[in-house]
Order: sequence, then C-alpha cells, then structure tokens
Amino acid sequence: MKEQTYQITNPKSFELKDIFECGQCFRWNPEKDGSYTGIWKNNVVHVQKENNNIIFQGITENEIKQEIENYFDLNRDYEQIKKQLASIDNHLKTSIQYGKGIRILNQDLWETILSFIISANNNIPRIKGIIERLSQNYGKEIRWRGKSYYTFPTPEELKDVTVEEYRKLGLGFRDIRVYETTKMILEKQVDLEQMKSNPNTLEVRNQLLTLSGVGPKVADCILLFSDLKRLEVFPIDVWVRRVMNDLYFQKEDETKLSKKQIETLAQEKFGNLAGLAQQYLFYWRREA
DNA sequence: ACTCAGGTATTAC
DNA sequence: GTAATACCTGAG
Repeated sequence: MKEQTYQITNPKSFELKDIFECGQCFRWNPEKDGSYTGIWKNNVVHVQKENNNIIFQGITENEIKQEIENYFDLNRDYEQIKKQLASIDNHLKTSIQYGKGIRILNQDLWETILSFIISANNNIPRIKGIIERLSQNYGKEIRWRGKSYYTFPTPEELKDVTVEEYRKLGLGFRDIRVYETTKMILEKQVDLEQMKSNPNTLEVRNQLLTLSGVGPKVADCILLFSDLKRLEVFPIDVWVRRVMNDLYFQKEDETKLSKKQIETLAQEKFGNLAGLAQQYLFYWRREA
C-alpha cells in the first residue's frame, strides 16, 4: 500500500477538534500543530486543516477518497440538520454554535461494540489506553512514516485470548464481558452483518442488549456511532442527564428527570434527529 | 488514603 | 418492574 492524498476544499460542518473530541471515537490523537492522526479498519491517516482546506494523507485499503467519504459521513448534509435542530430552541442553537464542526463518523460496528463495552464506568484516557494495548497485542501492525500503528483486532484475532490476558491489559472487570461478547459474535449468536441491513432499530437494539456488557447506554452509543448509523437514538449518560436537567427542567427542588422522562422528552423535542441533538448538547455541556 | 469516571449485572424488595 | 450495590484501575 502506498500513500495517498485527498483534499476537500471549503468544507462546512467540519472541524477536527469537534469531530475527534466529541466523545464518539478513541483512536484519533492530536499532533502538536492541531492536526490529527488516526487509524480505522486498515487505514492510517493524518488530517490537517490548512486555510480552508482539509487535507487527508495516509495509507488506505481502498481509494482514499472513498474511504474518507464513507468514514467522515461526507455525503450527509449537516448544514441542513443543524438548521433544523437550531430552530427547535435556543439551547440547541447555542450548543450547535459551539460544536458546529461535529460529524458523526461511520465507525466499524465490531470495534464500536468493544470500545463502548470498555467505556463502561471508565474515563477517556484509560479507555484509549486499553484500546491501544488491545490493538498492539492482537491487531496487525501498519508502518507509516517511520511509526507503527496497530489495527483494531478482529473477533478472529481475539478468538484464543483468555480472560486473564485481558485482565493483564488493564480491562478490569470488563475482561469477562469482552471475552463473552467476542465468543457470542464468533458463534454467530448475533450476526453483525444482518444488523446493518435490518432497518428495524428497536430489533437491532434488542440484539445488541443480549451481548455481555451491553446495556441501554452502550447499545445506543453503538447504534449512533457505528456504521449502523441510527441517528434517532438518544444515548443517556451522566452528561446528558446533567444537560437535560439543566436546560429542560425547572429545578425548584432537588428532584431530577428520570431516565424515562428524558427519553420521552428527547423523542418529542428532537424526533428522528435525537442522536445529533444529543451529541451537540453533550459536547457543549462537557467542554464549554 | 480516597474519590471518581461514557454503566452493567446481580441481588433484593 | 424499580432500587441498591459491587465492580478493575489509575489519575488527581
């Protein structure tokens, strides 16, 4: 594989920091100059913004244009989405102004499943560290510009890994969950390919929930952030609870919205774009 | 030393 | 069904 370059000029709704730091992915790292390098599938790519251009350089499995367009969701009209969401209320408008460059990546389903199982009751630096060690130990090495990068291990590559080995990599109590889920997928108790072609989101969600370590929040993150791309789901974590309570609940007393109430509220207010709304609100509340 | 972090699974009303 | 509780680990 040899290096390829791709460029998009004058992009709208495209800011590196917003995309990579909004909490959806774990394998993109900033360089000193504000550019990022990351790995997905068998692709290693460096992205930088120069004037009004985004320049992608790296080694990719297929044509870089095709890989980038798919992964960065370039064929979706985020300007239109933002316009629609911003018209809902001023809270959304504010959060969208803050995270105007967000795009929801099309991440590999398998990698997303494992990543968010690992994310449970964990913090981002450690999540990233665990995923990196998993990849170094069981993924394939890709060398580029004198550095080594490691692909995220496939289910097959994790086939013979024991719970103890996971524990050594620092997975903590998530070791057994990763082990069991990998096994379930290898044994086709859940069929990932079938999920992608199943338009019934609730059905797919229920299949995800059968996996070890996948509860409601993780399932929704998988639905939203993977190439399942179900933009209508609304993952509710601690930050989303905070922001929803702050914005949409008159807190005369200490009572807070229940999870059920938040779900209902999100569905009513944001409809089939709830996932996008969640992402703007989440990013804004956590970072701003 | 102790708390906390992108929740889930288990156990107990 | 809904509510407490334990759970690895390492950074602050």
